[in-house]
Amino acid sequence: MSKNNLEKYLDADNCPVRNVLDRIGDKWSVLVILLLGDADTLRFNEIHKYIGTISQKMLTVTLKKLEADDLIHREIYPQIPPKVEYNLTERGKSLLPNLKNLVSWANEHMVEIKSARATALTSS
Amino acid sequence: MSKNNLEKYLDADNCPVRNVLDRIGDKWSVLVILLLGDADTLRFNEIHKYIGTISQKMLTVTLKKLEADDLIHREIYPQIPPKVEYNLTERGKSLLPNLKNLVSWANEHMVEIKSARATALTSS
DNA sequence: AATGTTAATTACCTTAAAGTAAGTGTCTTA
DNA sequence: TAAGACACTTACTTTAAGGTAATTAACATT
Repeated sequence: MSKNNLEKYLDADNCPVRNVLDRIGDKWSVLVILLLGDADTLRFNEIHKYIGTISQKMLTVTLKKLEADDLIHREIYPQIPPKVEYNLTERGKSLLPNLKNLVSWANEHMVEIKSARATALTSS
Repeated sequence: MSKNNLEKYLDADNCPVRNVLDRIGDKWSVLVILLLGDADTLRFNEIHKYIGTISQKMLTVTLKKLEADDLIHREIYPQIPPKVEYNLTERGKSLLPNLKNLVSWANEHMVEIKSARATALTSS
């Protein structure tokens, strides 16, 4: 193994993994993407109700970040009361399989991981 | 789309996605896993040197969490000065392809995402 | 006798993420 | 005329993550 071989992961702030994980590693982004992946199109309050535990503020923040990365599209209908719909962009859709794989992995391993964590706790 | 269809993502603190992302979404875990995936076995100070910008404290914390989840294995050699080696467990290895897919996606999309972010900034 | 080695730990501080609760605008309906 | 709908925004507070720098144990080397 050469150090060269590893530098692709370590390009400081230019590191692609970090650039993606910095956005997706937050508390809500992945949930919103998966939700829109399943639901196709949802309004602000629909997302809010589905996730239940997210605050309005955090939903706004999360949606804005995802929109800034062009992972979701925001469609405003000029009517009152306002109507705003969100759906995944092509880029968002291209990320979806990766996330779903992670979800599958999580589903397959969660029970074991939880018991590993419990063991780690008791033996410390 | 039924609400039922989405509840699998929203099981509060029992949600597998959140359980995994809570650990992997931190600043260093993925980097360490990728590193060990490439390097097979590394000592504490080797990881420290490769990542360069990680503090000793955060490396300890990160390794402990990964060990608690049984994603990495910690081998202590009873000698002085101490020697401790880390490598991926089978579970850690099973996670690796998912992470590498994410890395690939990130590599393919980072340039576009960066320009999307720039556009989002100027138009706000 | 002093210094170096390795893998940590500890106390302390800063920053960033997330949560709370209230308010905003504009129209519709009761 | 008051309340309600919707998609936010704002000010403020709390919590968690991460960083800094000094210290430790136990022996080996100079």
